[in-house]
Amino acid sequence: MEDKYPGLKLGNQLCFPLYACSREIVKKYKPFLDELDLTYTQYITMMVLWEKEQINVKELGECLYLDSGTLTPLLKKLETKGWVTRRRAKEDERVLIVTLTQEGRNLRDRAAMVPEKMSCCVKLTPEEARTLYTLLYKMLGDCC
Amino acid sequence: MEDKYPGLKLGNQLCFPLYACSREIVKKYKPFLDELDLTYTQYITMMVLWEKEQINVKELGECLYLDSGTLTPLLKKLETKGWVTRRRAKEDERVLIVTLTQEGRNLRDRAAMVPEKMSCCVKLTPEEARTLYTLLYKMLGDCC
DNA sequence: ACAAATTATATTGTGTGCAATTTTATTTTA
DNA sequence: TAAAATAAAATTGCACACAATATAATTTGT
Repeated sequence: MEDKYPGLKLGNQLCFPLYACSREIVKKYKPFLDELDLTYTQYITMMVLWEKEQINVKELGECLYLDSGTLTPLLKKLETKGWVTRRRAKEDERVLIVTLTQEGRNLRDRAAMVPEKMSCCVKLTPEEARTLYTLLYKMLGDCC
Repeated sequence: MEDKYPGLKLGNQLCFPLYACSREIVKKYKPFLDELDLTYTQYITMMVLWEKEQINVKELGECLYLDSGTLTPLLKKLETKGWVTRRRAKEDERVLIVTLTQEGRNLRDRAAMVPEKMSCCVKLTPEEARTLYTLLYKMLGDCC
């Protein structure tokens, strides 16, 4: 087909490699996360809790760019596994507070190896990784 | 919580902004793709067909980094909409050939505005966009 | 030639993502 | 202060993603 619309070629898109790369790397996490009985989305949720110990659903959603439609069932699963508790805030019953349990804290030590093991999967120089990181956050901040 | 494992902080991850950015940009496509009755995954599938006119499922999956579990139902939907046809190859009945229809070709003209409209959503300089593009393909190629 | 291995696609089941709607609680305003 | 507006989660419904398995066709090895 003639090259009438170069913008419509997959190779000229910026979004496509972003989308493909994101999924491929999440896939690389899987064997390590399987050992912890975590999905990638559950893993980044736990990562927020390992940092903050306690957070409500709205704030968590802002951290992760996810909404309650995704987070509600996910947090219920994490509660079932015993890693978080869910309770309403006394001051405002609309707000649901998610809190890390001791079991959830323990999981952190076991998860410590994940970033190390992953680091050898990414074949970028530290400089390239830094550049990529900066550009991605620039996009996230400016346009999203 | 003490900073025992800096690698476990969301802000130190490269994968997270990739994952978040990818989803945020796909979200930006939505209003434009809605007008064409396409999802993002259907859109990139059509993009391959607009370039190649005809392709089998395996090759399509290699182009898009997707497997038959995702593509089979998606291609059936595109067939229902009348934009592609699906038939087995005579030489090898295992192979399913997807072919663009005239209706599918017509859709291309209506889709031409999508990359233009999207371009103003991405607040990177052309130079930054090029750098990002190169780094993403480097990651895709080297590690995935 | 024919059983075994391989290959291509389809199916199944689980877990997101997200838009749209609903429910419940709080805040604002007439 | 009571109705209207707003806000936070939950629910619903649809469309991916993808691992694992199944099915059917082809190729390989003896």
